[in-house]
Amino acid sequence: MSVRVRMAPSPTGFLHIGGVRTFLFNFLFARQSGGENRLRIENTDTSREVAEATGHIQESLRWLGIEWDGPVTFQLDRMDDCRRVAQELVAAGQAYEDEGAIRFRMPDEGATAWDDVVRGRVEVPNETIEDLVLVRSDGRPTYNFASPMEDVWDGITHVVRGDDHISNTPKQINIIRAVGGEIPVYAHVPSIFGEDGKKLSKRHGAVGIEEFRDAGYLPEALLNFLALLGWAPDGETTIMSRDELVARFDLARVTPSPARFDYAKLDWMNGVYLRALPPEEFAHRLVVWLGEHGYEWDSQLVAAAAPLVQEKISRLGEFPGFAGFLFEDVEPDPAELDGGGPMLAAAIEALEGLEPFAAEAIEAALRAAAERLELKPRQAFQPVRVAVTGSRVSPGLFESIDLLGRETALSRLRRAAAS
RNA sequence: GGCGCAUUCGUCUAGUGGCCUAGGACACCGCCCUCUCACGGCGGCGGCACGGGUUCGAAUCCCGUAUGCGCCUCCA
Repeated sequence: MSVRVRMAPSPTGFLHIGGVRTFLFNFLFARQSGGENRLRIENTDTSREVAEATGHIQESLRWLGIEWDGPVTFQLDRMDDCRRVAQELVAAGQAYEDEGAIRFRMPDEGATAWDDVVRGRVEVPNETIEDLVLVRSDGRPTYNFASPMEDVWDGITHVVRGDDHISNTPKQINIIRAVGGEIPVYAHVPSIFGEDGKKLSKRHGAVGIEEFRDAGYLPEALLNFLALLGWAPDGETTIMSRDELVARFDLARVTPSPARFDYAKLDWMNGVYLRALPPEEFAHRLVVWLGEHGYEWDSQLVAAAAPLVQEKISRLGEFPGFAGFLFEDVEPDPAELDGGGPMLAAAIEALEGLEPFAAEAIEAALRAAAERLELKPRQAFQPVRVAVTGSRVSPGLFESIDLLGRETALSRLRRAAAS
C-alpha cells in the first residue's frame, strides 16, 4: 500500500512555525516513500476569513517549498457525510442523542492502544475516555469526529501530527473502528517551544511564516532549520538541501521530546545559506526582497553593493540598516569622529584629484595619508568611516567610497570635517 | 484532580549495554586574521534530572520521585 499523509491546518489567519514543522515532516515522509501528501483545511466553522487564510497558508507553504498533492480539501464540504455516519452510528446503537447533540458510546472496558512511530506503544484505559460529542446540537460535526472520518475517506495511511493530539488518538481510533475503517499508523511529533520553554508565541519573536519572510530569512534555510528540530540524520550533518532532507529523513528517528526554537541558530544558518549563494543570485534575492518591502532603491546600485555585504549580514532585512548610507544621506554623530580632524582633511585632499576613483586606488591613497600622519590604519579609518557611512560599523570602507562616488563622499567628508 | 507524554552541555542534538574519562552544531569566552563589522582558523567553558534496582559492566534496561508539557470543550 502506497503511503498517503495529510497536512491539516486550521484556517486561523497565519501559518504557525510549529505547525509548519509538522507539515514539513509529512512532506519529507511522503516524498521519500514515493507517496502522497494531501492538504486538508480543517475548519468546522463557516467563517468569512477561511478563503483568505487558506490563501495565506498555501502561499506560505509554496514559499517554503513544502508541496502537496491533489486538490485542497475542506472539512466543511463533508459535514453532510459526517452527519449521515453519525445517524448510522445512532441506528447501530454505537452513538446516542444527548440534548440535541450526538454522542459516541466509548467502550468502558479494556484499553485502546497503538504503536506510535515516534513514541512506541501508547495505551489508554478506555474507562478514562468520555463519550465524546460527534455532532453538535447545531448540526456541525466536531473535530474529533470529522478528522478521523476524513482520514478514512481519504485513505490516509499515516497520521503525522503534533503531540497535543495524543489524547485525541484513542478517541479517534474507537470511532474508526466503529465505522469499520482502516486504522492509520500514527506518528506524534513533539511540539516546539519558545526559548523559555513555554508554548511558542508572538512574544518570543516571529512565529508566522510571513514574519520570517519579512525578516529576510531564506526559505531553504528556514526549511533546513525546521527539519532539525526534533530530528537529526546523525550527530554531525547540519546543512542539508531539501532534496537531501527528503533522502535522509526518517520518521522513526524523530525525537519524542519537545524542542525550543533557537533564533540565534536560525540566524547563523541563514547566514550560511546567504554566503553560499552565487554572488549574482545573492544580489538578485536582495533586490527582490527590497522591492517587496517598500524600498525604492536603484537596483543597479543594490546589485553593486551586494558583494560588499554578502559575508556580513545574516538576514536580508539587515541590508537597509547596514548599507542604507549608499542610498540615503547620513547624519554622523560628531562625538564618534573623535579627534579625526587631521585625517578627514587628509582624506579630502587625497580623494579630490584621485584617478581612477576606484576602491584599489582609494585604499592606496588613504593608507598613504594615514602613514604621513603616522596613524595606525584602524585609528585613521574610523573617523573616515563614520563621516562617510554614519556608523562605526560598515561594509568595506574603500569599496563603499567607490560606490558612493567622489562627489558624495567628499561632501560627507567636508561636512564632517567642518563639524 | 484523572489520564497521557517527555527529561543528554544555556539551546538543537549523536548515543539503542562495553567504541563514552559522552561526540557535533549554535550561543558564550580567549587567541589569530583584519580598515570597523562579519567571515575564516585555533583553543576553552559546559551535560546524561534525582533515587533505587538488573548486570561483570548502564546515558543506554526496570521501578519510583521530581519537574515540565498535553488532553480531560457541543475548540481544533
